[in-house]
Amino acid sequence: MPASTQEPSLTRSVEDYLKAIFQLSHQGGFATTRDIAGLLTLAAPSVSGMVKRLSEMGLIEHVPYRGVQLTSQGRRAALKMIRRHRVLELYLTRHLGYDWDNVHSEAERLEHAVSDDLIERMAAALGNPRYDPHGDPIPSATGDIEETELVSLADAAIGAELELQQVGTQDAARLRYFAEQGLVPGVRVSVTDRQPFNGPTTVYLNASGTARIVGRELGQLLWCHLADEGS
Amino acid sequence: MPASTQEPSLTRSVEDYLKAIFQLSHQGGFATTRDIAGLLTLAAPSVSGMVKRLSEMGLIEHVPYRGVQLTSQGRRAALKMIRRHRVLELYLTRHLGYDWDNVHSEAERLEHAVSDDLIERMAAALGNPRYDPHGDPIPSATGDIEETELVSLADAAIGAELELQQVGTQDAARLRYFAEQGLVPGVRVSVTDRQPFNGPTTVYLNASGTARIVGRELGQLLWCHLADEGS
DNA sequence: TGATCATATTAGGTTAGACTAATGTCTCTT
DNA sequence: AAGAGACATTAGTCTAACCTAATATGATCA
Repeated sequence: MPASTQEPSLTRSVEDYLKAIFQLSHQGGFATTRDIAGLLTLAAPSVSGMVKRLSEMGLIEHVPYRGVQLTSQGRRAALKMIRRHRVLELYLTRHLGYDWDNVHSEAERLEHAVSDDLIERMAAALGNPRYDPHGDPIPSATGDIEETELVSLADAAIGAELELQQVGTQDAARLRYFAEQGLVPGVRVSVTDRQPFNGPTTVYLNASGTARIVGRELGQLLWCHLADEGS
Repeated sequence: MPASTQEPSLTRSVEDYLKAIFQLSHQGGFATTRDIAGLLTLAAPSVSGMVKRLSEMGLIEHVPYRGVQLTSQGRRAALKMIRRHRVLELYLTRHLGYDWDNVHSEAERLEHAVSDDLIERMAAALGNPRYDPHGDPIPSATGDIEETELVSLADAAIGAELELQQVGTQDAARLRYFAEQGLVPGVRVSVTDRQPFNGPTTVYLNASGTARIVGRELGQLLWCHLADEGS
């Protein structure tokens, strides 16, 4: 008989593992036991145990001693969780006064409890947005996600005109600092200079006409695409 | 040393048990094992086991073979869950287009996942409301709940002028029927007649000037208070 | 009063998901 | 090619919650 089309309602833990594996195997590689354990702050043997269950459930492919990858079923489930998370983050910031630096943990708990129906209502109330408050793309309800070619500010060419697209951290202190500096998704910058030996990058904020000096560590969190011509 | 003021974060199950016990022991009586099991659709021995844990945690008082009652700590936790549930129900109906007959199960899942902060933000966005969509009073953030003297429509005196206050069911079909009939919280009615031998009650809807005949079973779900003079 | 029956509790088992300690495997360097 | 060190897995334990089957309690009625 064919596989049931009815999704069997996964546990919270399973949902968290799938999301973690999605993030870690993003570039087509394997997610290792150690990295999953690190991301979820679990002991490695707990992960080995769950990996066995997930692969019996057909959600992941496990190559012993090498790592795991999501199956298409697992990927679908992971993208669903990511959609939920990002829609929630945007809804909480737009409609309930959350800031981009404190919205993560609330969404992290709610994403396991909301229904698909509620998420679609929130998405509709937001006008079916494509990006969350950190600039990350929101997967569609059908599980498609935008793949973009991004450069980190720390590696962008001198002279480039960039638009800041994603901020690659959930750390509240760093997010607050970025916000203070005006480094938020959507902002246009010009790369004017970079000091040698992995030194800081200097950028010019096109809107305010002010400069910012961004160290390498933070610059690697700021993902940009080449700015369009015009405004 | 004094008891910690830090609430130790209860599990979902514990939260559900406390809510159930609150409902069942509302009038100061004991909640029995059997009734708790019925309400949560669990086997009786599961309840016995949890009762032991809850009373070790100091959340309930257990009299063997008689039943349980909430301690003040347990009552506080139960009221917190009821506040969450009712604020969520109202928020979902007012801001996300839910109807009063489908909002219950969504709130039932979310109430375990939201933070206090989020509930207070929702309550503020609603203007710190006192009643949920079914007319049930919303406990305050400090754990006080309004106690009102209510009569069911099925038992109200002939000739009484009433305001419908609470609808005592979560059953979607009954709720839809009530809504169709215009029998929703806030509505003013006059009791014009009741047929003998537990027969139906006839009421007059003051606003629309139409009559409704309400059978005993449904009438017992419609809780009213005496209407004020004036409009 | 005592038998009966509803209800409560205890006994013992299951599952998911975590843990530590012990053991296997792979890779990298010498 | 061998051994060290990093990483993964297996073995065995624990806890929260559930379950069924067996037993105890207490209320009711002949």
